[in-house]
Amino acid sequence: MNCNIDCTADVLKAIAHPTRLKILCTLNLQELQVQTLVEKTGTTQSNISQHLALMKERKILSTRRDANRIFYRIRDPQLVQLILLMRDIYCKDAA
Amino acid sequence: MNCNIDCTADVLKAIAHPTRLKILCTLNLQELQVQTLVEKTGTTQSNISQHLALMKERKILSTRRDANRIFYRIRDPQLVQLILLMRDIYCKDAA
DNA sequence: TGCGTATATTAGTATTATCTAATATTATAG
DNA sequence: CTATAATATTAGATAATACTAATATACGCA
Repeated sequence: MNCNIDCTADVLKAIAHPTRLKILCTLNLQELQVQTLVEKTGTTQSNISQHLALMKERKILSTRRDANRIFYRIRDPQLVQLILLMRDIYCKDAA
Repeated sequence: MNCNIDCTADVLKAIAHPTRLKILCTLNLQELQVQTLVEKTGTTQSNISQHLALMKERKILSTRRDANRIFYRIRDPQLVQLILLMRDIYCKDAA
């Protein structure tokens, strides 16, 4: 079966991190500026910025500039559904 | 939104690796013994065994013993569908 | 122009993951 | 019981990731 192994592994790796998952679940369908994500995730601005850059490179996120603020959003709305489905299958019990 | 962050990240991390993805796509709906997976993936027995153990710990795979052979299979058939969907969204172009 | 706010980048260190090679375990056959 | 085949485990080296702290860039406004 053709699974496009390397490309698919790369995308999965890009979302397989607690902070990045939290960003994705926080964004969901809305767009948010970096500062909001910093507050909601409780980590540093530098750290968030690096995670955002990583996901943008892999086309998971896209951006829009408004003055000196940058708004991030999830490119494909299906992504959060996939994550939630994965959670439902494997993380039923966990709080 | 409750995404069960840590648990979900852990499962995603467990599948976000080229060799492990290859194992999953090779297994799909059938069960296979370790030796077969070694041949199909082209890596060492030790390496495969370690990857299999990791995915078994996280309840992604389960096993059945038959004499001195151990057969692995994917616990939840939906998993491969999720992987293929991820591939379709993000890896259309790649070979 | 110069300042403040928002975001990005860089460098260095610490942590975690991965692989290889060697060895251990489990089971069957003779 | 010993030999062999299948699988698992361990230890150690290397590589990849992640975080922190400091600095840089971009923009708007007085």
